[in-house]
Amino acid sequence: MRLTTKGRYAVTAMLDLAIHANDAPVPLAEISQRQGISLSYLEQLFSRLRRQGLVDSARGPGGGYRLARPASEIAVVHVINAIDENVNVTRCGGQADCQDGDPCLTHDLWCDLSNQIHEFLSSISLQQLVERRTVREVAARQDSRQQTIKYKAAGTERDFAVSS
Amino acid sequence: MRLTTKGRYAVTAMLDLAIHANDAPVPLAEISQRQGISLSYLEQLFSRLRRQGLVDSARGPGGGYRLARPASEIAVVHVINAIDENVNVTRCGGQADCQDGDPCLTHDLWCDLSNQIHEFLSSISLQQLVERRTVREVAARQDSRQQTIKYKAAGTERDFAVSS
DNA sequence: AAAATACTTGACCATTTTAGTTGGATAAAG
DNA sequence: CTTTATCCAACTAAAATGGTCAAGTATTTT
Repeated sequence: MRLTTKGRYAVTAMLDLAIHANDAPVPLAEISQRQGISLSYLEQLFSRLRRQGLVDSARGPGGGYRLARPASEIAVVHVINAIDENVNVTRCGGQADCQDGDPCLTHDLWCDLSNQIHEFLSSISLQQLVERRTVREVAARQDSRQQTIKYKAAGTERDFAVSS
Repeated sequence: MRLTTKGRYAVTAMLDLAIHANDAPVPLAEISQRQGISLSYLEQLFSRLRRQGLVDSARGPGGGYRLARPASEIAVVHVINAIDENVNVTRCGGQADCQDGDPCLTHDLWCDLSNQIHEFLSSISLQQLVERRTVREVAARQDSRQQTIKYKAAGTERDFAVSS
């Protein structure tokens, strides 16, 4: 099963994009700050997401990334697939040749599980996540924290508790 | 998500045990042959399975392992848990402190997925697997192949196609 | 045109995990 | 007392993970 930090980061970043998709493209530096993901790592991920047609990019000042489709038409599984993590828990990748060219004893079991996971992640769109109360709460917290960091960076004297 | 070869091997070995559980305990050497898993690796796995109370062991000639409970009372998820692979896909292991002590944006999503997987693997017992037609077919093939290997080892002249 | 901003690409790397191996100790059966 | 089998503890090569670093390319603002 390939579902690691990489895939989770990609989904998190795409969700951040969906949340902040109002008008202007979102630069990766902002996502990096809000989500605590290193900028260069995000660049790697978005390179793939763009090649897979999930996001559009805009260069230059004021540039950044945008969702290529409405959030309601992007399922979580699309993001994970784009990032090259397939949701298959079989050893053979579904080839049924796990044991010397023949299926192993538990081949079907892992196939069934893979299908379960795939269906589940297909059934959830970014839009649905955006609408969740818990997601909105976390996003609000992240936005305010980011704001305080901006103030701090600007050299304001006011003391906003940043990470306590 | 921790669901790798280790967990798959453990489930496969336990299923082999369930299939060949008639009277005598099953030695790991047989499972090793049938399932193509190295003996010493199996020993590691069964050490855990025994400590977790899923199997009973008998030493000495004629010894081996037995299921500690009826196959109908052992779910796949028990085996995977015993082997120390937890079916949790969150980064924080469900602690909800994925981002500096607070839940990350996608925390709930991964929790939901973890629950899905857990429920699925809880709903399937070794007994149910034993009764599957495909499993019985694979087991029959493995048994006959093992038989030919035994003949070969005994120095019989007859040529049984072993792995072609 | 210059500077600033942002994306692109590829190489690199430390750490952890995986999937075992090696080597032996212990126990029971014959 | 030898064989068969489990038990146990180190050790390890290779792969994957989760990034960083450096150098460059493209675009827009001023």
